[in-house]
Amino acid sequence: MNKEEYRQRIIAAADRLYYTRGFSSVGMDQLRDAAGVSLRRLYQLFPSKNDVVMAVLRGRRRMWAEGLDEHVRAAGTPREKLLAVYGFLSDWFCEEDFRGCGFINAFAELGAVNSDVADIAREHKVSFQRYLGELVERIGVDPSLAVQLALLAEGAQTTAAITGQAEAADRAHEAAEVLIDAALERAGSDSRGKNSRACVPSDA
Amino acid sequence: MNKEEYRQRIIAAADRLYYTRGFSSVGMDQLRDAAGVSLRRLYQLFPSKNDVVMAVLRGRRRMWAEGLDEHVRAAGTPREKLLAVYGFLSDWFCEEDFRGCGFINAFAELGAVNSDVADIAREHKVSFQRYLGELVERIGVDPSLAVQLALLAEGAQTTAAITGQAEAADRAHEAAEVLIDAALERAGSDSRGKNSRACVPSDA
DNA sequence: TTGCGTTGAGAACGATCGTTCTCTAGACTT
DNA sequence: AAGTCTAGAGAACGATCGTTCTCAACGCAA
Repeated sequence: MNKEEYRQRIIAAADRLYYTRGFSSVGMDQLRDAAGVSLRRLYQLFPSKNDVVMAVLRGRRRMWAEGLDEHVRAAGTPREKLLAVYGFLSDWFCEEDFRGCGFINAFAELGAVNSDVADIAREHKVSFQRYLGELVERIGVDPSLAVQLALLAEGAQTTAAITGQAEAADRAHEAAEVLIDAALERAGSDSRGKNSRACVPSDA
Repeated sequence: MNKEEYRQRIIAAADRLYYTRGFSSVGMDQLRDAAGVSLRRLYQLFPSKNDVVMAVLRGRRRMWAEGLDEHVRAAGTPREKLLAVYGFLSDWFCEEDFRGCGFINAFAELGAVNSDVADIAREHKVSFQRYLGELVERIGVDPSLAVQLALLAEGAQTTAAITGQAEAADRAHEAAEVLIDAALERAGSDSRGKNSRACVPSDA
C-alpha cells in the first residue's frame, strides 16, 4: 500500500466521519482508528487537521461535480438536463446517511473562523451556479434563470437535511419546470415582438 | 438589575457571539466578558452552555417569526404578502453582520451530536413552511406552492450567506412571482373547467 | 551480525474549554 | 458591631484535542 492509497483511505474515512458528525467533534484519534493508520503516518501525510479537512472538501467538490454531470449528461434535451439536476438531488437525499450539503455544513461550522473553508464553500456554490448557467445558456433564455434554479436546489438541500423531507427534491423539480417554461415563454415572446404576453404551450 | 434583565443581557451577547463565530468557538469566558457578568452568575442563570445555546435559539426563533410577520402584515394583498417574505430576506441579507440562517448554521454545526438543536432547527423550518402555507391558502391555490416558495427562501439564505450575494433575495422574489402566478393560473383554469390550459394575465 | 532508517503503538505535552471551587469584600439583618 | 448571606474575580480541575515524542520492533544493506 503506497502513499497515495493511504491518503485515499484517510480521506475516505475522514469524509464519512466529518460528514456524519461534523468537523470539530471528530478528533484525530478517531480518524486514526477509522482509517486504520498510525497517528504518525496520518501526520506524515497531512501535517495538520486542517489539511485533512481541506482534502476532504476538495474530494467532495470533485465527487459532487462529477456525480451531477453524469446525471445531467444522461438526460436528453437541454430542458431535461436542467431538470436532471433535481433528479440527482432526489437520489442523494434518499441515501441513508444524507445530512445536507457538506459545504453548507462546513461553512456554517467553520466558515467564520477558517477562511480556507469559507473559500472552498464559496467556490463550490459559485461553480454550481456557473454550471447551471451553461445549461441555461443552451436553451437561450435569461441567465437569471440559472440563479433561480440554483436557489431551488440549495433550498431543497437544506430543507431535506433539516426536516428530513426528501420530497423537497420533487417540489424543487416541479417549481423548476414552471420557472424554465416561464423563461422560455418570455424568450419566445421577446423574440417575436415586444410587450406581447403570448401564451405558449409549456412544452415548447 | 434583576434576574430577567441579566438573562436578556447574556442571551443578547451570546446570540451575537454565536452567530458571528459559531457555537463551539465561543467559550464561556468570552461570553462572560461580552455580557459583563460573572461566571458565577452565568452558571446560576444557565446551568450549562447548552442551556445558553437553546435560549439563544429560542430567542432567535421568536425574533425571526415576529420580524417576518411584521413585514408580511405591512403588505396589502395576499399575493403581496407572499412576496413580502423576500423583502424581509433582502433587508436581512443587507445587514452588516449577516451570516446566514442561524438555524441552518446551528443544525450544521451541532445537529448531528445535539438533538435539542436538531429539533429546534426542524421546528423553525417546519413552522416557516406552515406560515407560508397559511398565506398560500388565502389565495386559494395548491398548497405545494408553499413548499416551493419556502425552498426559494431557504436557498436564498444559504446562497447569500456563502457567496455574499444579497441579490439572491431579489432573484428569489422574481422566481416567487412566476411560481405564484403560475399557481393562480392553474387554479383559475381548474375552477373553470378541466384540461383547459387557459392564458390568464399574470396579475389576475 | 551489526548498524541504520522507518514504522507502529501509544504516552506525553500544552492548550483550550466547560464547570466548580476558593477567597474575599460588601450588603444586609439583628 | 457582629454575624450571615451573596456575589465577583479568577484560580483550579478534569476532560478533550491537536500535535509531538519515546521507545521498541522491524527491514535491510554491508
